Amino acid sequence: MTLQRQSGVALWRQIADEIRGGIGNGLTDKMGRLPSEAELARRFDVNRHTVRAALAALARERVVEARRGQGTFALKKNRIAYPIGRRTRFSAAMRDNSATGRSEVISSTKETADAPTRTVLRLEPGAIVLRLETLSMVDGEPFSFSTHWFEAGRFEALPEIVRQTGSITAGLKACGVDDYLRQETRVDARHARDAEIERLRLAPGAILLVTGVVNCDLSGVPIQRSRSCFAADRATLIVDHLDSAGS
Amino acid sequence: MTLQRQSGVALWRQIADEIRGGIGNGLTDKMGRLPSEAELARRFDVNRHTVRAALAALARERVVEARRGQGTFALKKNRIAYPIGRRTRFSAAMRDNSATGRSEVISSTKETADAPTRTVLRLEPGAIVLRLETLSMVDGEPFSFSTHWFEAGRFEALPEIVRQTGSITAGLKACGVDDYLRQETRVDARHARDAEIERLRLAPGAILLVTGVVNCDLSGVPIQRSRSCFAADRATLIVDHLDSAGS
DNA sequence: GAGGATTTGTGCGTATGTATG
DNA sequence: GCATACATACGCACAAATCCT
Repeated sequence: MTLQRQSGVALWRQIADEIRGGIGNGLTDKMGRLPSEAELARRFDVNRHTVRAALAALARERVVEARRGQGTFALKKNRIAYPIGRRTRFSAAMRDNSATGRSEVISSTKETADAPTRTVLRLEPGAIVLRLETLSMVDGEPFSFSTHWFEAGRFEALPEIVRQTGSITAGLKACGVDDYLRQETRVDARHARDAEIERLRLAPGAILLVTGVVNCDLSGVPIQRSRSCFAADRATLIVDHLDSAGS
Repeated sequence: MTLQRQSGVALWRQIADEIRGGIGNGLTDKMGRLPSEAELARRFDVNRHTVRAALAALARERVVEARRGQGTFALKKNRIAYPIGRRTRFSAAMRDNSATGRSEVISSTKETADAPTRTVLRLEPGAIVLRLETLSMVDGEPFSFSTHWFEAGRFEALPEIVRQTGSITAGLKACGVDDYLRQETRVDARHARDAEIERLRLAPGAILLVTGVVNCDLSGVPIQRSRSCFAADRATLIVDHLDSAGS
């Protein structure tokens, strides 16, 4: 492992990323204890202060905890497996992780549809859409932040239902959509921006998995566009191709 | 856009990443010209020196080119749409991007299967597997780096065929696998490590999309495990659920 | 319990990198 | 290009908590 100096990324951050990735992957012992600061400094070929800066950053993220005289220990975190399939429903997916899957409504507004939304939902220029922002929690921590777009006229009653039930599926049903299928999912990754760091309570420099989803009713008409952000170190997206085919 | 100070990532690098992502996404004009250094400095709320450091880094990466008295211009690069489905074939996917889809064999070794590989391929402890590392190029640039694992006995002839044809599908066919389906795809994101930065010619601190794939023959027996790394700023993964179901 | 080894926590001085004007 | 302020990284020393013999 050779680190990049003068790359614009501080050594302590590179080391923190390396350690974060190494946890649960052979770096820690059975007790979850990391190698000592001196040992890590030797391995990365840096000063112990630099290792300490990396560990301090990880401690701020609640990834590790230092105990004087004993060592530094990884705090076990459950990595959430988030399935992506034709029939993915957020609530059900979270139950599989023995977590509650409830979406809190952050905001609900109306706006004129932008170009990508118009394309996806097949709307005319100037069309009004309903924009719903939701936050989901797992284990009392923010897990995903989503923005959803719906044609405004048809889904007037949706926000209130989602607010009450915490479920978009329920909201759609109240507006006459008994069932729907996912048409397409796009996956990107990038650094989290300011607003996302705040909402998802992330560390600066955190990586996001960003999914873009199009849902259609059973006759193939697009009814919903969504974009969701997941903290990459908390979630693994899983595409089950057999499940997709099985319905 | 607010930048993160004291995050361990220098402002010039954050700005460089932001500009790289903005190219082909509204930042440049029709001629590929970026906003002036002064304008960028105003937008990011930094000193012009800092913007110049970011542009200098992008020029070293051959992403932009500065022309004295004219401005700074993006050197055109296409973002690759990479489909994920039950029947995804790398070569075909690359043709859809009007690029050649050829996998160069980096190495081919035999090793005892580690735990995840044993689980996926349903092997006994101590089983020997074939490990194949490949690199794919698009527009003369590295696009993805993959590691593939196969049961050793059955796929003895595979590496040589892949070396000649550049296609794993062809290699499998030569070993008696006429057709196969993707069972599962896992998607993660993380910072690129040293070796990956070198192989994919990335900038330090670059983000990777990492996919884990299990392929099965038509009777559902797992035959291949693969892990592929894509530069997140060059690729978008696209799950087409209808395609998945359609075969 | 005593003493030594190990491990984290703290302080200070110095050189270089980063960002500003 | 120059001057200034702060962040990063290093090296050395020592204190405090814990573990083992």
